[in-house]
Amino acid sequence: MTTDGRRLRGLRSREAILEQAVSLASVEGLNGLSLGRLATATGTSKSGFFSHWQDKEELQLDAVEWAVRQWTEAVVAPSLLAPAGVRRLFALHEARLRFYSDGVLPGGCFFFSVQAEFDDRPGAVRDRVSRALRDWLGFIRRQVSEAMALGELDGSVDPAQLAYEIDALGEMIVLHSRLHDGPAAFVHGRRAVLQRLRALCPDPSLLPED
Amino acid sequence: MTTDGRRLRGLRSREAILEQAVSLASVEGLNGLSLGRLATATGTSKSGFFSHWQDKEELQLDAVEWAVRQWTEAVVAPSLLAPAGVRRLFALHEARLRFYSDGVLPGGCFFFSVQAEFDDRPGAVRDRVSRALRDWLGFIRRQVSEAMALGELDGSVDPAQLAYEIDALGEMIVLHSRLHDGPAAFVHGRRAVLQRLRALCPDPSLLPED
DNA sequence: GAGATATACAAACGATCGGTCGTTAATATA
DNA sequence: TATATTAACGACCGATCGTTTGTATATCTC
Repeated sequence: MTTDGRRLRGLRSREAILEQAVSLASVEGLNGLSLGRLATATGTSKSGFFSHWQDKEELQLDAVEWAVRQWTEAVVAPSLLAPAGVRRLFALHEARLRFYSDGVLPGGCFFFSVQAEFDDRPGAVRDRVSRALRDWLGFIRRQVSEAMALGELDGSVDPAQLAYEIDALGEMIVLHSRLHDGPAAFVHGRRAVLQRLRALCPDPSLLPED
Repeated sequence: MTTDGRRLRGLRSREAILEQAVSLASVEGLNGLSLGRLATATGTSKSGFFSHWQDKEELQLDAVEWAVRQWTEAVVAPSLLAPAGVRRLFALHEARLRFYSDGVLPGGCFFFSVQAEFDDRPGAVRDRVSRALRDWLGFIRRQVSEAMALGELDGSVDPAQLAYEIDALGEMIVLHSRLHDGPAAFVHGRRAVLQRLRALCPDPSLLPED
């Protein structure tokens, strides 16, 4: 027997803790998040964390892992329902916008907070977060290449270049919507990518007009 | 007499402290920055800070002010040397790229770190940083409008929309260059804005080809 | 049922946090 | 020259940081 109530309960609370950690980290970052506050938020004691993780960094690494899974399920997976090509590319962008506007995470985007926090802080967390960004950009880039292969994007497009643009225009919505002009940021972030794709697409009717 | 050695020395050390604070905050944020480490970095005692500022938040606010001045002098002012219109708009973008690639600040961009840190943290610092972002976007928007008035940008352009795109494509260079692909981020960030402007400009010869 | 294992906790650790207090020495004001 | 004022400091405050230790207890293995 490996289905044991004790370990199962451990796994459940482990997941609950990680969910809270990702949620809080989207607001105050993974370092800004303190074990004391995380304990309060989860209704446990902070010493209990050390039954699950060796130290704070291990918890942070697992939180990144959890956030990657969440992002994959909520943003990447839905986009795969759209037909490959330029429509899937825009579906990916819209899934991201929905993730933000739905308020899935109180801070908007876990990766925005954490990457800004760790881009200058060498260590395991930085490496893990860097890999997450590389994988994400790689996925966008592959969708661009596939759209080109399908003849749905101009042949002169540089996939890495366009992937950078799509990511940058999407990511900065988080900051602008919270710090500057609220809903207008979503309009700008959506339209920027949409018009860029339409301009590069031989058959713009594949995409909404606006 | 108001030119007094004592107060002058105070002003000098005040400026030196703020410069260090902005520098450190570009790496670890304005909250991540602790008074103890700032004291070590400046070779002073942390209790000395309270001769200049009432509390940490006042120091943070002055640090933002200092960073705004630095940004204005190093990025905004040089762009004004270029002729108004689309050339000035691109000169502004290039001045920003130079600010990043020259390594003026060890963390790349003070505002990127601090805005990501405070976008979800209500208070005076958030308000001040929000205003800085508003002013910066307003400046870009005015340059767009001026370029349109000069007939150097397509009449269908929405200035706020284009300002968002220019800022987003420039800002994310900081993150990508540090966390992902180094120099390639500069190429992507530069080319994205350049090609966007060229596509909207009736006379692309005003801008470099690549 | 016995013994090992694992979850979770309270209490406490040294370090560091932002901040206070009282003092010293240099300068400004009179 | 006498008197405020000021920059700057060392010592210390309570709170919180991440972490360690020891313990109680529920579950799993045998």
